[in-house]
Amino acid sequence: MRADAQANRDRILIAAEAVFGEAGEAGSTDEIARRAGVGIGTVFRHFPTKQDLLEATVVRHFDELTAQARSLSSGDPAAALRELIETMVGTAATKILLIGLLTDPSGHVPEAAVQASQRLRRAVGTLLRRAQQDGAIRSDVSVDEVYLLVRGLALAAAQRPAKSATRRKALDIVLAGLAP
Amino acid sequence: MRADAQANRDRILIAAEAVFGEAGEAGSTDEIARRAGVGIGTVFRHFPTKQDLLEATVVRHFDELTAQARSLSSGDPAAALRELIETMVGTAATKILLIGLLTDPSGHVPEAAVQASQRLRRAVGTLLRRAQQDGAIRSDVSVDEVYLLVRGLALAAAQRPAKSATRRKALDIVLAGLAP
Amino acid sequence: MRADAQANRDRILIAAEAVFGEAGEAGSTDEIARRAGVGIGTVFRHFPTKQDLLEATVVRHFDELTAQARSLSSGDPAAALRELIETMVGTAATKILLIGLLTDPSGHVPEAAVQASQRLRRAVGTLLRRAQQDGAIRSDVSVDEVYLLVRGLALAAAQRPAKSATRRKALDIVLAGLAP
Amino acid sequence: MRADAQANRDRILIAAEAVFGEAGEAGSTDEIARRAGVGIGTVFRHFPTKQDLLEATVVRHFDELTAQARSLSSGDPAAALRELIETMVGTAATKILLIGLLTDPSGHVPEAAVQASQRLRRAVGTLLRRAQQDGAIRSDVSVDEVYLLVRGLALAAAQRPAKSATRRKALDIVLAGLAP
DNA sequence: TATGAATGAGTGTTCATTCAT
DNA sequence: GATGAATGAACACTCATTCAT
Repeated sequence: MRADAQANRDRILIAAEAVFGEAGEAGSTDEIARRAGVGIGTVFRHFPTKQDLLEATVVRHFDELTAQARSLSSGDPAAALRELIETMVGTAATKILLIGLLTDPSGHVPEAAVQASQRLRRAVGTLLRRAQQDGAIRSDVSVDEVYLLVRGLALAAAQRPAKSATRRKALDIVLAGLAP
Repeated sequence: MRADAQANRDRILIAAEAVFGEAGEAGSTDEIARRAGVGIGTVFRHFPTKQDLLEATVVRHFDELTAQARSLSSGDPAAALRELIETMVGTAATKILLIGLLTDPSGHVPEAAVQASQRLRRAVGTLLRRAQQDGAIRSDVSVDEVYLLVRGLALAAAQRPAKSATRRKALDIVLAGLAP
Repeated sequence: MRADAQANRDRILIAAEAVFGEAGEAGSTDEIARRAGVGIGTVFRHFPTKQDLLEATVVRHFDELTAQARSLSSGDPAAALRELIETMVGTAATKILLIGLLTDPSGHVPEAAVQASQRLRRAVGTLLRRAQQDGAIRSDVSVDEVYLLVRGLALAAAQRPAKSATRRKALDIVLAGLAP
Repeated sequence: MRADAQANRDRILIAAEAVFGEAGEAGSTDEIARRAGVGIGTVFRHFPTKQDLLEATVVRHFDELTAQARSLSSGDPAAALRELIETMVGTAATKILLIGLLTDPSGHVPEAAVQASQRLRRAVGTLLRRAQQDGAIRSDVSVDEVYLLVRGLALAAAQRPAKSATRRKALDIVLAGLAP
């Protein structure tokens, strides 16, 4: 029966990513339960609080990005960095949930989310340093700035979809700014 | 009594900017009334709908930025552009409300907000063109990209306050990317 | 200035009759003030309570009917009775307010309304007795029954407009039932 | 839990009939929940809208009358008709809700209510025709008129309780008018 | 373990009534 | 006297959370 439970957990997280992606943290747990095809009680059995569910969803999302970042660790360094950034910025709608991230009512940031964020940050850092050693990126920038810029582009895209030409050009500008 | 009414309107908008700034559009009208020191009915007399209040708050905010942009139309072009962007990105917390902007439930964007946004965009455009003519910014970028980048930086800053050194450096990167 | 006040009072009552006629006692005092072309404060100066306004409106309406009843006191008795009933039943929409009549929240009936109702009842009684003496109406019916039937027809018409043929026929049935 | 839910639904409808009966559609859902002994959320789970609840209440009430009408289809035709009308007119207070019937804000009549009304009308029609074939009622009247008169008597009784002697006599008059 | 009915605090909004001008 | 801005209790409705089945 453990398998069923795990399957439910996954379906709930997938539904949550969709719902939070569309509506931000205003998305309702009822809607999530409906899309996951489970009862509302099941959602709360797995995630005792809406915040818990939000957090788990974000962690899952970050971990997927981290995995992708790691899979890019070979090949042309500059291209790899660009590809990662494009992915992070790309799937706009879903990423609205990044907005709610790290802001629970009390201003407190849940530990698990912090760690997932740091894992992603480290993966980005790895790609960045490789590109710097390759001479494609100027050596005086740190992960901090890159991360800030990427978050910004992702948020801007999530908030209001821009023409893809504009988005590409904006990314070009950032990359040009990162060049030595 | 006209003066009193105007004063109340202003206090409500100021309170709304604070509340929406902290909580996004989830901020409650009751809280706004409390902070403005008026009855809930007064809020609704001035702004018949929460959306109306949100819209007016955003418009007000945009118009302030526009005014500042216009006041920068003399002096060193590149410095002026940088200063404007810094302001737009700067007052972090308050700017969360930009997030809710332009997204009423039906996907419809209120006309007044569109126009305020366009006014700001035009003001940014003016500064941009001046900097381009001055040779400080490459000639192939348009307001679209600049606006997207600025929105991104503002959102990122609003979402999570970064160290000011990081913020400055990120801005440097963007400006470097904009240079010819 | 007494004339102005009186004029305002009248305009308010006229507006109130229209508004209550359309919406029942759910009609709002604001709407009444707007239609009367006066400030809301003026309405409350003349009628300190919504109930007061409702009562005054009803009294006015009843008194108009009473006046008409009295003006019919000559001519064919049966025809006169029929004509009065038709009037009372006729202007359907306006008469919705009869519904709210005599039912203030506490179940208490305001004296003025009671008296206006009794004046009307007496006027109907006069017409009725004349018709009975004329042999057109059976002698064992009293104003009570007639008044109940008329109220019923008026209410039914007010609630949902029936085809005029149906209305006329229903009235015929009642009058036939009243014949000796 | 299905049984509990059904029980709650019934208790809500009973409470609604009482509350709407006393106050018309101005009766509050909170009051209904209180009298039904359930939380306000439960009321809205069963009836997502106040209109839905009002409609269900009216339908229920009509269906009860229809059932009674059908149970009268044997025995003396004229007596059966009279008995039905007495019932419809009788339980005064509860019947105020007939007033709100068929008049939702937009003037639109909910389908279910229309059908319940038509079922009742057909049942009345059946009794009427039987009485006509029996020679107790004149043949030139249709359900329309009877229904209008019954509604009128019910409304008049609901609005203000009349002495039962008066009510009986008024009914006599109507029935006399219906005789050949 | 899963379900979904029940709960009730909280939200946006309306409206009768008051009162400073 | 007239005005209309201000007030806040009341309403319809939502939603995170609990708990009996």
